Amino acid sequence: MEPLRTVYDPKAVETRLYEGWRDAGQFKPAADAGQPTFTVVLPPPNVTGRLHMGHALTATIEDAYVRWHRMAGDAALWLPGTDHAGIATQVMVERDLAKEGKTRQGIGREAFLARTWQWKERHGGIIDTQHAALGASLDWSRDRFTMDEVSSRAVREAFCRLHEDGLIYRAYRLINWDHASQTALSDLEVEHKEVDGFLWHLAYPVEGSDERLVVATTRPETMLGDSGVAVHPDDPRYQHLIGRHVILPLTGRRVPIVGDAILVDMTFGTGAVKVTPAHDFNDFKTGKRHELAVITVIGFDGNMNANAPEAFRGLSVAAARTAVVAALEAAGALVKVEPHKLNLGVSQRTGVVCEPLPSDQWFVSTAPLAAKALAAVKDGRTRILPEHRTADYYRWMESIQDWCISRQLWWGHRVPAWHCAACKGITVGREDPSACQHCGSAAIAQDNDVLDTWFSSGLWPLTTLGWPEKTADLQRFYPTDLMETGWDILFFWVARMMMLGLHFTGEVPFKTVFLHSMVLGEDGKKMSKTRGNVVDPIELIDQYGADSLRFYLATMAGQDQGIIFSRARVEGYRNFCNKLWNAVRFAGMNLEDFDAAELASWRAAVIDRGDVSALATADRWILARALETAIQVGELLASYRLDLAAHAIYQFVWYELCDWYLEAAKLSLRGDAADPLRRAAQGTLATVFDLVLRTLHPITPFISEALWQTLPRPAGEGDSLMLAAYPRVLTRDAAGAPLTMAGPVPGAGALLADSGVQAAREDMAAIIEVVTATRMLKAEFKLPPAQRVEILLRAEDPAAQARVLRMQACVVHLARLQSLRVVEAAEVPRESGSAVVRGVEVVLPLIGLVDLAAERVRIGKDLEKLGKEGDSLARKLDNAGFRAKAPPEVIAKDEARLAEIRVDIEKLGRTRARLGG
RNA sequence: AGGACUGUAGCUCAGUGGUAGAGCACUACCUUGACACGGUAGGGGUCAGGGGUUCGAAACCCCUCAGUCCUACCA
Repeated sequence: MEPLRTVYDPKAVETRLYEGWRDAGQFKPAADAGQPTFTVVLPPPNVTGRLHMGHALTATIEDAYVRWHRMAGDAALWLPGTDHAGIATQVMVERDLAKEGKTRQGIGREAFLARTWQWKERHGGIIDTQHAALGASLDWSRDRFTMDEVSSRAVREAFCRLHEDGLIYRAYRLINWDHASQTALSDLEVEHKEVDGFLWHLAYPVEGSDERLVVATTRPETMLGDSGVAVHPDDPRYQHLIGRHVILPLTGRRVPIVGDAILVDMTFGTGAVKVTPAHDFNDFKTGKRHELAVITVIGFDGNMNANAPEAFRGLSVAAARTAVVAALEAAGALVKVEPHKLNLGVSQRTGVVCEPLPSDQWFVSTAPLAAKALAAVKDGRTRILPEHRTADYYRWMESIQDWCISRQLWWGHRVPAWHCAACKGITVGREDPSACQHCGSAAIAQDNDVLDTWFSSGLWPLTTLGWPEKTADLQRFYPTDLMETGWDILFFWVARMMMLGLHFTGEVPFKTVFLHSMVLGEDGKKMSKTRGNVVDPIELIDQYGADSLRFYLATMAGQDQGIIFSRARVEGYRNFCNKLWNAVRFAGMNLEDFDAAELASWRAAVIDRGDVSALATADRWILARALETAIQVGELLASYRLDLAAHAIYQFVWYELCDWYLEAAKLSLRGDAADPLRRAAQGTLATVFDLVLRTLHPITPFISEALWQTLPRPAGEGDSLMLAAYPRVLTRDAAGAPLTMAGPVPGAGALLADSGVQAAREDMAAIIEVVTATRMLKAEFKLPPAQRVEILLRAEDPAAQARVLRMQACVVHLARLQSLRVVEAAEVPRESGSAVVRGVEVVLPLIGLVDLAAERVRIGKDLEKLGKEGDSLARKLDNAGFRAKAPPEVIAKDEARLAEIRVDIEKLGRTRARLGG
């Protein structure tokens, strides 16, 4: 076996291991043997996209859970795939065309689509490689693209079924128009941002009188399309005008004054509202109520159209605004201008201001779908985490609007509907029709629109499993188990999958939704190219290794607020990987004469027989702690606290296993091959690292696999850690204490309960405290760490004294002492430093070295600190309320601590007296 | 306008009723036979502020302040 290098080099193992796993088919779920399944569908990234931190977070969390379940014996399936991303991709290709001076309209639909497919072939797939670099154990044999054949069939089937169910309809309505990408958008794709604007007060002359009705508006240019003015029916200022008309300035149009209590708030502005049904959602509804004309003055190109007076035609909305205001002012119709904050609707994709425009579009009637989706969460069939996000989900589902699903794009699933030139009827079909189903005419043409990208992603858990065919996958893996994604697409995606999944199968698409928050730049702001705060996960993998990044992201999985990226922490986890690497390297160096057969016989004798008598104190202690850590990590994973699971294992590996056990084991390992202590330590090392690497694997798959394969393991174990059994609790006793565990220590319960193990844990705690006290004394008196000194221990209590004798060798070794002696009070030299732990006085004799006065002061400080703690405890224990109401175990703990403090105070007091204080 | 979340060490974050924690950064010492991406010993916090509940509050309740975000819109 080649010796491991002293610095862990991720590049040397990651690709090799990933390809090995993949080529051996280890990412595929195990064959169906009736075992439970665990299914996760990866949120499909844009096909031409690059991995960003959000993807990395998603993949880390999902992979951790998939690997955990796979090791736990479930048939785990994690489904990959990519999204055609309608607008995003089309915009990119159009930009590319523009470089050649071409437009999509110029080259035509067919050529444009061909070009987009080419673009997809050229730029697609990069993100798959990047997911692989992260270690994602996705089943690539089931890869899917939202516009491949299977997906397209699913989309078409879904559209037709919804249409047959009366849940898809076509209507002439006001929609949000993005003039940059020339398409309608759903409400969700419009973001609102607050900007400083103005409130213009415009005077409209009332027909047949000298009166002028003053309206207030933030969009004066739309007055060209006004078809009414609304006032509140109870408003005494205007009541008499209802039913009369105003003459619009600039256009001269005669429009009615209507009374409308819904639109008008008497206290806002002037109390009179101009009504422009074609360009405002509320006005559109008001227009319907009063049968007002819909006069479109803004065209799909974002400019004023032919319905506007000639002077304004062709102007952009902004230019038209300036021109209209100037014209009104010239006409004496501008009464007042005041500053006003308003919210602008902006396209999520292109960033341009969206115009509400009336047009013919396809809609999904959402109310019946939402009712089922709402019920499924209310009755717990699907659980949303963090819990408080459930309220957002409820609120959105309860106030849901119909979903505009048609887009005037070319890249996407074309609406499977045909318009008849003869009878104007619409034919919707699973197969392309050759004639109108209403009149039989052959003069039919397919609808030009494509479907919202989210329509196909909304079907994703179904599509990836082969729906609408009744595939074996669908039957075995649906409903899926976990949907992990960013909370920013709760409505866009999760809600739609819930609605469509329930509608088409009657079952929820997933049982648990786990929502994570956004990864922000190191400056705490949203990552953006313009801000220059973008962190590229691939660069981090290059620099620190995939496991370091994964470990970091795992510890952030619980963050609800926003994850402020910290490179220093990634680096910290890189250091952790290195620590682990070297710890196993150390173990390996000491296991050269301890092969699989030796390990098997050791386990048979120690683990299987449950006989720990041959094990040293430290061996027993670390075995117990490793088991406890594995159990704890399993529980934390089950409760979706991946962050705490990662933390727990980090702490154990570094501060218990490396800091104490490996140091202590060196004492046992000094012996020769025949030495039973050496053998005990070897068996312990092999077993504990086996446990640790299994526990760690879901979070850090590469390094754990690489190291595990270097350790001896009994015959019969597989060759890959990723398929090894996770050390999880299999059975528990009546009180809930673990009995048996999967993995290398089946009888974990008996081992943990063993009295010899319990005693060893007490001893180890004492060893740690005594060693720490002696190190502190050495540092305090500025002795070089290498200087071997004699330490004296004084303990009156026979039990304590016996323990000191038991741990003598270990303490000498760990504290680098020359010797350790148990002495009587009289033997303690006057000139010495001392500390008290657990009723044992630790004395460092310092003849000629110690400044008695200074040492008195130091001990005085210790006494003061102990005194304070003792006083506060004593007060608490004297409090009748505390005695009466606190739980007995808390009282007992405090009493024990107080007794300990009193012994320590007494000892320190005598020490100080000895020093002449 | 409603609503959610957050405020703990210089920075990034744990800690949900029982004496304030980790990583990084900082100070001093150490090339100790796995690891300097390391070791040992340290310094550093009125747990945003105020009130309340409780024997006991960083944690539970109320208010204030600050930050982040979501939803809906007043023309």
